[in-house]
Amino acid sequence: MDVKTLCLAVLSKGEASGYEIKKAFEEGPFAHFQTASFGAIYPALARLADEGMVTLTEHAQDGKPDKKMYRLTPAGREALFATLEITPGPDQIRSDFLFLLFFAEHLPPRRINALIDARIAFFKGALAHMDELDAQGPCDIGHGFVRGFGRAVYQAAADYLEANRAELINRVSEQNRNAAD
Amino acid sequence: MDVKTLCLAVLSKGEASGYEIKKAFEEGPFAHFQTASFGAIYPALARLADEGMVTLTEHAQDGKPDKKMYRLTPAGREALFATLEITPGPDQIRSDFLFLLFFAEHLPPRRINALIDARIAFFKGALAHMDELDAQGPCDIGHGFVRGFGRAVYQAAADYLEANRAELINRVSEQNRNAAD
DNA sequence: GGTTGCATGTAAATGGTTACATGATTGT
DNA sequence: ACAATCATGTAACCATTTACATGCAACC
Repeated sequence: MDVKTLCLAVLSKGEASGYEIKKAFEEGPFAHFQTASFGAIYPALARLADEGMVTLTEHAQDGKPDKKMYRLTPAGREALFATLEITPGPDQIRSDFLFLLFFAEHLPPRRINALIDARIAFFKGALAHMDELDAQGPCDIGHGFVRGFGRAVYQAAADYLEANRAELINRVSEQNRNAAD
Repeated sequence: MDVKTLCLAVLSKGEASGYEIKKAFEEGPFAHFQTASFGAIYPALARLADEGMVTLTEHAQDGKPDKKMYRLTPAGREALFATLEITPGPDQIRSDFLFLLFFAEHLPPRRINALIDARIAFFKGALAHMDELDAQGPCDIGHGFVRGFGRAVYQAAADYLEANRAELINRVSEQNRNAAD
C-alpha cells in the first residue's frame, strides 16, 4: 500500500490534518500494521489534492503553522474502494528482533534476556493500548476484526516468549560452557 | 536489515550462490521473516566481495551461467556479529490483507470469505512447511527459537480467522440488509 | 508448446526515510 | 534549561523492486 492510499484510508474515517494522519499510524486505528513518515505524508496529501481526491481547509492558528484539514471527495472515496479490489500479496514482515534471536547462540545470555523482556513489554503495552481503544466504545466492523486479529497475534507472541525464554537461555548457556572446555 | 547483512546472515550457515540465497528467504531458514529480490542480492554480493567480506569461487556449468559460490571471510563474520549489537526497533508489518479487512463492511461477503480462506490456507501451508523443516533434523538454537515463534504466531492467526470469520460475515451481511432498506 | 527451475546480471523507476528548516507552547 | 507536542514542508539520499536481457533443461 502506498502512502497515498493509506492517507485516503485514514481520511475515510473522518477529516484530518497531515499531523493527525501520522498519529493514526502510531496510536490510532491503523496502529501496528501500517506506518508512514511526514516526508511521505505531506507530499502524498499535496498530490491527492491536485488530483481532486481530497479538499483542504486551512485553519489559522497562532504560534503554529496553519492547520490544513483534509477531507475525502467522492472521487477520493471511489479511488479508495477501487484499491480494495486488489488481490493481497503475502504479508511482509521485517523483524530485526527475530533476526537477532536467529543468532541467539552468538549473543550473551543477559542480552537475550533484555531483548526478550523489552519485546514482551512491547506486546503487553500494545495489548493494553487495544484495551483502551476498546473501552472508548465500539468501532466499525472491519476495524474491530483487524484489532482482534492483532490482539490474538500479539498475545500468542508474548506467550511464546514467556514460555520459551528460559529454555533458550539454558541452551545457550550450556553451549557456552561446552565451548569453554 | 539491509540486503548486505541479510546475505552475510545466510552465508554464516554455509556457502551459497546468489540464487540459493534467494531461496533461503523463500523456503529456507529465513523464510517468512525476511525477503530480498535478485536485483538487490546480486549487487549486494558484488559489494561484499569488494569489501572483502566474502570470497567467490566460480563453478563452470553447461547451459547455465557459471555458478558463483560465495563464502564468508573472517572479516565478514565479524561484520555480521557487529550488526548483532544493534538495538532492534519495532517489527515492521505491512499487511494488504489486514488493510482490506479493515474495510470489510465495504466488501462483498463472498469476497471476505475467499480472502480469509486464502489466508488460512497460507498459514496452514507455512505451518506444514515448518513441520517438514523440523523433520529434516535439529537446527541451531536461535534458528529453532525463531521457527517456534513463527509457528506460534501463524497458529494463532489461523485460529483467529477460523474462529471469527462467521461472525464477521454475519455482521457485514446484516449491515448490508439494513442499508438496503 | 508453455511453464517452471536453474543461473546471472543491469538499469530505470519507485518509493520512501532522514535530516533539515522554523517556531510557539507546555510540562519537567 | 530541555524535551516533548503541535504543525508544515523540502531536499538529499537511500534502498529496493520491477522489468529487461539471456538461455538451457526438464516436465507436462
